Amino acid sequence: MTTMGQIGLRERKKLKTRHALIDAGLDLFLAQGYEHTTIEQIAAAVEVSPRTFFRYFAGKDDLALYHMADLEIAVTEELESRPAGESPGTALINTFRTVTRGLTASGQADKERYTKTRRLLDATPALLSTAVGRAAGLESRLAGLVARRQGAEGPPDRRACLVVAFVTAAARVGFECAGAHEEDLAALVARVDETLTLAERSFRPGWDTLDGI
Amino acid sequence: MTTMGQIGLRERKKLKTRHALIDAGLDLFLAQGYEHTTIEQIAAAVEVSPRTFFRYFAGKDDLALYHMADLEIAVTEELESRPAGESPGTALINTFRTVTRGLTASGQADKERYTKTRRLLDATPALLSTAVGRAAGLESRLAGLVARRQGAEGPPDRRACLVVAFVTAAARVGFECAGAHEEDLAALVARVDETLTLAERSFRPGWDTLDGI
DNA sequence: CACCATAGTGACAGTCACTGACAATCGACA
DNA sequence: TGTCGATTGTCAGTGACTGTCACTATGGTG
Repeated sequence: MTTMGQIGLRERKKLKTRHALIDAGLDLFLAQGYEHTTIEQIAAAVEVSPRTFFRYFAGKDDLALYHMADLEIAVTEELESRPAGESPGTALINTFRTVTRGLTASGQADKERYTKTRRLLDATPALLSTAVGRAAGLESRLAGLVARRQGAEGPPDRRACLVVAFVTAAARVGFECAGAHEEDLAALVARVDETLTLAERSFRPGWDTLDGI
Repeated sequence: MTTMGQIGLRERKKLKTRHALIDAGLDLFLAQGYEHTTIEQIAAAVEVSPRTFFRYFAGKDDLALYHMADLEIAVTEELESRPAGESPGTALINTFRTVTRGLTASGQADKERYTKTRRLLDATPALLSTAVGRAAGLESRLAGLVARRQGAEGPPDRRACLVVAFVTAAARVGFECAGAHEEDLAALVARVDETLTLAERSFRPGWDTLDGI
C-alpha cells in the first residue's frame, strides 16, 4: 500500500477535470450565451474529447445546473437531520434557511460558481425553466420525507405536498424573483432568508398540521 | 366571395392537421412511451412530412403539453377579468377555480385530450418536469398582472411573486400530487378545487396584502 | 520491480431533434 | 381561369446524445 496522499490520484484527477469543465462551461455560457455554446467548445477548452464530457455530465444543462443539484442534496440531508419535534413547515423552513446560510461558508471557487450559475439563470430563461422543472423532483422527494417524518406509510398526502410546495416556492421566489441587481452571494442569501420569513408570516398557526377539507 | 361556410377551407384543414397530430402524438406517447416515440412516427401517422410537424409545434414537448399551454392562456385571461375589488390572493384562487371548473364544459374530444395529457404526465417524469418549468413562465406573467392590478409600475415586488407562487403551487399540487388513481376529468377538477380550499385555509387573513419584513 | 485487472479516455459511427432554403402545390379571390 | 400568397415536401446541415471498441494509465499485487 503506497502512501496515497488522501484519495487516489485517479479521483483527484477526475475532480479536477469536472471542475475544469464546470468553470469552462459557465464562463463560455456567460460570454457567448448558453445556446450558442456547444459541447465541443467546452470539451476543447478543457482539452478533452466531447465523448468524455458526457461521462461527467448528462448534458449541457446538467453542467450548468450542477451546483443547483448540489443544493438539492444538501436540502434533502438537512431535512433528514432536523429534530423530530419540529412541525413539517418549520422543519422545511429551517432546512432552507440552514442550507442557504451554509452557502456563505463555501470556498471562494464554489462561491463564484454559485453566483455565475445565478447570473446564467437570469440570462437564460430556458435554463431557469429546466431548473424549476428539476425542483419538482426535489419536491416529491421532500414530500416523501415529510410524510415519513409524520409516520405515514404510503405516498405523501395532499397536506404534505402542499406544505412542501409552499416552502419550496418561497425559497425559489427568494432566489430568483427579487432580481438580478446584486451579484453578491451574501445578499442573495439574505434575500432568501427574508423571503422565508415573509412566507412564514403568511400562514396561520397550525397551517402545516391541521387536517383540511 | 364564395359561401365560405365559416372560415376558409385552409384554416379548417390546418386545425384538422393540428388535432390529428395531437391525437396521434398523445396516443403514440401513451402506447410506446414518450421518449421512444419519434417525430417521424407521429408525422407518418398523420401522413405529413416531419418538416411540417415543426410548422405546427415547436417540438415534441410542445405537442405533448399543447393543452397545458391552453390552460395557461385561460388562466391569464381570467385573471385579467377578475373584479378589481378582489385581493390578489383571492383573485388568483378564484381564477384557478374558474378555469379548472370550466374544463368540465369542454367538448368530448378536448376532455379526452386533457385526461390523456394527464396520464402522460404521470408516466413521464421528464415531461412533468418540463411542464413545471413552463409554469414558471406563467408565474412571472401572473406576477406582472398582480403587480399592475395593485397599481405598481415596475417589476413585481416580492409579495406579489410570493402570492402567485403560493396559489400556483396549490393548483399544481391539486393537479399532480394527488395521484394517478382516477382518470376522470370531473374528479380531477374536484381535486384541484379541494386543494385550493385547503390552501386558502392555510393563510392568515390579509396574507396577500400585508407588507412584510 | 514487473504484472495485471480495471478505470478512464478517444475515436468512430449512428440516431434523433431541430432549422434554413428552395421548389412545388394548393386555396383564396378577382 | 389566372394570379398571389400560404402551405407543404425535399434536401442538406448542425448539434445533442449514445453505444462500442480499442488504447492508455493507474493502483494494487506478487
